Amino acid sequence: MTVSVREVAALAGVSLGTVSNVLNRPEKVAPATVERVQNAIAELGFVRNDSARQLRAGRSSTVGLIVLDGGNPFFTDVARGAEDAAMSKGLAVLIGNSDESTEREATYVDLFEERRVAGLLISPAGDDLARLARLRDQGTAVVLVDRRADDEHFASVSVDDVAGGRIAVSHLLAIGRQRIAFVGGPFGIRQVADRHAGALAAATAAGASLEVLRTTSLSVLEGRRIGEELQRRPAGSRPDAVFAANDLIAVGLEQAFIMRGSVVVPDEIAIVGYDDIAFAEAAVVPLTSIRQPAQDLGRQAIELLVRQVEHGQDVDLEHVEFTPELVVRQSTVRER
Amino acid sequence: MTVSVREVAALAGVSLGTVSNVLNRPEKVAPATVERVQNAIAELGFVRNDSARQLRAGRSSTVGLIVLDGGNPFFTDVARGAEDAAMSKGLAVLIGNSDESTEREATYVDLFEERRVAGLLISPAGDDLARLARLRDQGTAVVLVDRRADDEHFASVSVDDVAGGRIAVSHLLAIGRQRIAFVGGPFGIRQVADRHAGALAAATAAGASLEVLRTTSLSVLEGRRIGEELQRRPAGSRPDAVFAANDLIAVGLEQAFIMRGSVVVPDEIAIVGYDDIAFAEAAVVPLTSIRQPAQDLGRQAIELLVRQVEHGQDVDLEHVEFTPELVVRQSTVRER
DNA sequence: CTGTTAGCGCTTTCAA
DNA sequence: TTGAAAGCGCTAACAG
Repeated sequence: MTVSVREVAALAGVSLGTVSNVLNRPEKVAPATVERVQNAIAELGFVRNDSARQLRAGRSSTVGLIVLDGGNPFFTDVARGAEDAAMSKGLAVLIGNSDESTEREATYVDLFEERRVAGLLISPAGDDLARLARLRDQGTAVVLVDRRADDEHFASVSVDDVAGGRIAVSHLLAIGRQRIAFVGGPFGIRQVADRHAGALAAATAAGASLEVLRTTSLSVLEGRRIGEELQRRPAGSRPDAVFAANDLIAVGLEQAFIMRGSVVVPDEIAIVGYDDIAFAEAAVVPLTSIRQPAQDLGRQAIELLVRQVEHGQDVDLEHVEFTPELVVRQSTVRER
Repeated sequence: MTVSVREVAALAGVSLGTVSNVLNRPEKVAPATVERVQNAIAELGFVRNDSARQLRAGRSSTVGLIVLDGGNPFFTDVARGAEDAAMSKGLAVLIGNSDESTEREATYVDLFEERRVAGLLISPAGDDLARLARLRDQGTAVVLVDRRADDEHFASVSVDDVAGGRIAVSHLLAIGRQRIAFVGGPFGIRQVADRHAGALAAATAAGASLEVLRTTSLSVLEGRRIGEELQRRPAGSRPDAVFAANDLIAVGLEQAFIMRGSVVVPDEIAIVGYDDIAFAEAAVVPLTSIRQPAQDLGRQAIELLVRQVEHGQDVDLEHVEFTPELVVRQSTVRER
């Protein structure tokens, strides 16, 4: 049922070493032989067994990518960038979705490690990078995605989230808001903590308040939950602006404010999101957001990964950091 | 650098057969031995090499999933359902994104075939299923996802797209629209053709017209392009309703109508989308849509896949068909 | 309950 | 330029 090189060799009348050569180094084989072998391959419907290949060759041509939320368009864009860059380098990308859970993340790390991937791209769910450090020490290339590496253990591709938080709140201050709320969580996720830190710095410097409303995940549902809570509060004690840790939460807030309640955006509460996903522009009230170059993140991550794989343990671990950018829409400024 | 069972066996003072047993059939090994071996595994940081395992065992515990559009929330939901169901069965899911391209699809099919996946879940980009039939004949389980299998070659999990198209247009007729446009493409994608067929049947039966505006892909950008085209037409020659082949296109249409132009939704043009993605509810004008049970689709697909794997070639190929459901929002009915 | 042994399918020297 | 042979790390009989 399953055809092996041996049978191909038999049909082509050559040895199996030759078959392997036409598969991997066709230039080393006489053209006539190559053709004969390829005919045999086609006739038999031979498909090379990657497990055997990888076992013998010792190297793999797949890389793993673990994202925090497979349903978030930001991460599907990152994945898309990585996929394209990888494909052009002959690599395949296996995608794992940790769903912000360190256990799920661990499951995927194990899976990829057992598969002996050439490298791992990861947006870690927590702060414990010991597991990854071990991986890296054992020779597997690791690149942190959307997260700057503090130490020198990892290469990383990130966007300056502290700056992003600052930009968001500065914009809210600039349009005259003073009672600002930060909606997001869990704070174990670095992106959340950093965006909050930037927001707090900007608010404090301007003498504005920054209330924190914690969510258990960065999802539309959690945004809606906080939004409903907020619109039940008496109008006077509500914030006049919200900085959401990502667009999903911002969309949830809008759903609660506009569809279930009666909070006017941006008049009563202005909203800034984060990521600038494609749907931000199409939201009930088009969403002001902090744009990140998602696809570039994925592409760059593959670049660093490949460089590590090529140079082995002693590469200079690089840190690429992009700068986020404010995109103003009607959720903060009416009819621009 | 890389630790093998042999070294674990040496450290634990047992033979490597025993190590394999504690790894795969711990109940067959004396508890004391199990513990000794596990200590050795932990101490050495041994990670089992899946290539070797798979090569020897002949079976794989991963399945491939090829989706038409990795960026479409509908498919990320399908993937999520498949992932969850698979994980609970000890399977891992590799995801490939064909991006509606038959070439990209072929690349992934090859990749998965070389990896000897236990099975393949696929939303085919075209109508040529010969490649898949061969796979299936060679013993790889194949389940068509979001596409009913015509013949008896494949198991399939689908939603009745013809019915969906009928429901969408019937709704538009019921609210008094007569000049309806179908926006979607390419028609090589079965879902598009079926939704159109259902729409046409409903329109024809009611004596309404159904103009077809073709797109090159099912994306927000293509929807926006058609929307701009439409709003440039004199008001009198515009359709009074649009049925979009999916929500992405519908969102694009709204962007063009509302943000760039001056077409009032739903008064001048009513819009029905398809999939009922999470963002449909949060769109500028909340979108009426045809809901499909995306996660269930993924889950069921894994069920059928597993059944095929367990029973081999001679299973009854099952066809699970869900029925879509209309969700009415403001893009067709103002302030319900 | 534990150890020995024979490959899984492929790549890669090394000779011819 | 081609062929023969030696494993990669693991599992699964089969003996002991």
